[in-house]
Amino acid sequence: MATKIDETAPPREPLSRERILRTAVALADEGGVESLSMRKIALELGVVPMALYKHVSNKDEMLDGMVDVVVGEIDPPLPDADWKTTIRERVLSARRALLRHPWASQVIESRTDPTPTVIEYMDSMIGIFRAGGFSIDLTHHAMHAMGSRLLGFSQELFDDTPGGGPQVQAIELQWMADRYPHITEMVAAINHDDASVVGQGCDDQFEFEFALDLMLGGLERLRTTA
Amino acid sequence: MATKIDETAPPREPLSRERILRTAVALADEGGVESLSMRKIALELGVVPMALYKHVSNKDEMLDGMVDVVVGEIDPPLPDADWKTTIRERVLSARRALLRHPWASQVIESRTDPTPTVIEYMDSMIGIFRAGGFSIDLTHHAMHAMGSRLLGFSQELFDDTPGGGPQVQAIELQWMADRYPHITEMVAAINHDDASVVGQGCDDQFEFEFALDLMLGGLERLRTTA
DNA sequence: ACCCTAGGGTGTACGTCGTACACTTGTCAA
DNA sequence: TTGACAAGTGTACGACGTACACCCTAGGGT
Repeated sequence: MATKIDETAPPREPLSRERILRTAVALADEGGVESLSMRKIALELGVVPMALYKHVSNKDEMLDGMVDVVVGEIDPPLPDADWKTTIRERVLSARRALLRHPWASQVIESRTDPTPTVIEYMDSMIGIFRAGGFSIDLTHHAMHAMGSRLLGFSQELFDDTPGGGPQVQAIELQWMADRYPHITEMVAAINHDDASVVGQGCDDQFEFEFALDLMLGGLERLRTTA
Repeated sequence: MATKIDETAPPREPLSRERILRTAVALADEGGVESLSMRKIALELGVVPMALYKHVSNKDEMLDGMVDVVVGEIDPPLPDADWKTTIRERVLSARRALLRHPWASQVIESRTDPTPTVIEYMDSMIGIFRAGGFSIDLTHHAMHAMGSRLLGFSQELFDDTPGGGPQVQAIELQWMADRYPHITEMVAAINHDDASVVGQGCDDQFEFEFALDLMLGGLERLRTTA
């Protein structure tokens, strides 16, 4: 009679990217990533494994999606606070998210290139430093120094600019500039700085030592005053 | 005639744990860990996959062995230098080792409990701080603060004391005290400190904020003086 | 000279994984 | 009514880690 779904039968709500990611995150939360498989996710959703591939292109892309879920749980920066407490609260919020999903750090570390969500998070962080009066250079150093554990992300994130032909690159750049203004500003500044050096616009070794010495200096001060 | 090996035939030197680890490291260096498989290692060694299992109990244990190889490449602390340059040089040496084997950070991060080699490295680091006049507490904070990226290792390393029955634990403790004096001293101090808190003798949240604030303080100083 | 034993290398086999590819089915537009 | 398109299915393949039974050879005791 009616073309609608029979209400007595359990309708089994349809699959969707979101639903897949949610159950994947849940499964990883309770079993760890190493035991997470497409087949188990499908089983949990009462569906055949291959059904997932209509919403997710492959497992790697799904892991990216899971990372996005976690990053999405990080609180936005609180308005009207100085840079230091803003950064502080944000980092602590990130930490809370990572503690809620113990698999996440490892997965984030293993991803090869960051998703837009992650890039946006970084961009927002950079923005906070800039608004707090940090120079571009110091902001850059700061981002490296805080990398890894504190932000929860590896520092090898914005290593390379897109690639592709020059005109493609120009379009990409404009698009990036609109969407991630702070990152764009920073990579531009860096690439101007040392045009003498080949390719890579950022001296990783320098950044590493900068962070290291910041830490050592702080420890030394504590040691002598304590 | 002679019972010795015929010298004309290629004798194919026998398998051994070392040889397996060496080729595993080499394969990972050039192909990444994700594409490293027992079967490929065996192939490279001209041997059947199961042959490896006579020298290595399983893949996880082999990954541990590979980590040990990398850690073994870190230079020993240079004698007759102050704590700061000693730590500094050691950390930079660790970084060099990790850069030589790009897969290593990821593998180290994924290991659940550290091998003796890693523990010994940590112990040695602690020893340097102590010899440099750091209090136990400050040393402890310092180790956490430098954790992850700077040492190349996750900070969740010495979270839990052995386990097992009380007498077993006593024996284990004595053995540890002999072998890793500095670590033992530190966990003892920590466990004494806050016996009020349940179980876990180390407040991770505190340690995290300590490192965070050290970083932020340093950045702030740089910002105002620059 | 014999056998015995033990350790190192082999062969086969199982269960699990990611996913390619061809298929059915259910829905709505024309 | 038809026909197209999206969503879910079924079957299948190659790679993986590794259990288990096997052989083969060198060395030692008799």
